[in-house]
Amino acid sequence: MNSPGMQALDMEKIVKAVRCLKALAHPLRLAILCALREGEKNVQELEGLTGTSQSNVSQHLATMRDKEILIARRDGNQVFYGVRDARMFQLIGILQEIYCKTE
Amino acid sequence: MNSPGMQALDMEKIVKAVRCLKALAHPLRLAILCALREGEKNVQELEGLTGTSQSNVSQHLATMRDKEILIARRDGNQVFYGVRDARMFQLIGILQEIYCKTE
DNA sequence: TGACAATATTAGAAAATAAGAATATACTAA
DNA sequence: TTAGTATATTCTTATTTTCTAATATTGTCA
Repeated sequence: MNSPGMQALDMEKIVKAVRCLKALAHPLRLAILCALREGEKNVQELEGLTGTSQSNVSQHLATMRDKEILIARRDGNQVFYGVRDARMFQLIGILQEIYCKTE
Repeated sequence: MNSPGMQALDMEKIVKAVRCLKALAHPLRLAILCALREGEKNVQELEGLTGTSQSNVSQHLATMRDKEILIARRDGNQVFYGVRDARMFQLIGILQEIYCKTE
């Protein structure tokens, strides 16, 4: 009944998708995601950008790492974060379409 | 710096988008959204489909109504729910792309 | 009107999430 | 090795979310 590539979201898949949605559903985390469209950034940059504490950024980054939204790459003293799957940006793009049109 | 239609998600818009994401970020609610791709459905149908109590479905529907994801239409005794903005389905489509590919 | 069916709302308990503070770890450079 | 910088983790508390049970509302039909 479902054409390939358009199969239904069965419960197992629903749960995976929900894990992803929850990972995005926080102002700080979504702001971080948006910032990462420009490319990877280290924790300090994200800290400055979001204006919250080091500990708090780090916790939110950990959340998104755990949910496999982000990947971390250590370079010496610093850790750079990037988005694991670029399709995440398409998702943000649609949110922009819906919530960011200025008319 | 931002081309029109691709402006940055400023905090106000981030918050709106997060409201939307939170509304989707629950297994029952996402399952309901997915079901509504076929068209509007009444509460009973959604109840059977999700296998939870009438009260629980109704509360989740209220959540999505409040966040302006769904619209409700009463027809006599029953209330039919549908998705307010069809672009929500594009969003679900991307989640499918990411989490539902069977290979 | 009264009984019934469909849906909504409320209240309260349990679980999940968030933030700040303190501490720990990893790396660099001297 | 020691000091210093960048990041991560843990703990505690406050808030939010979720579910169940009970009750209320809205509409239909006899």
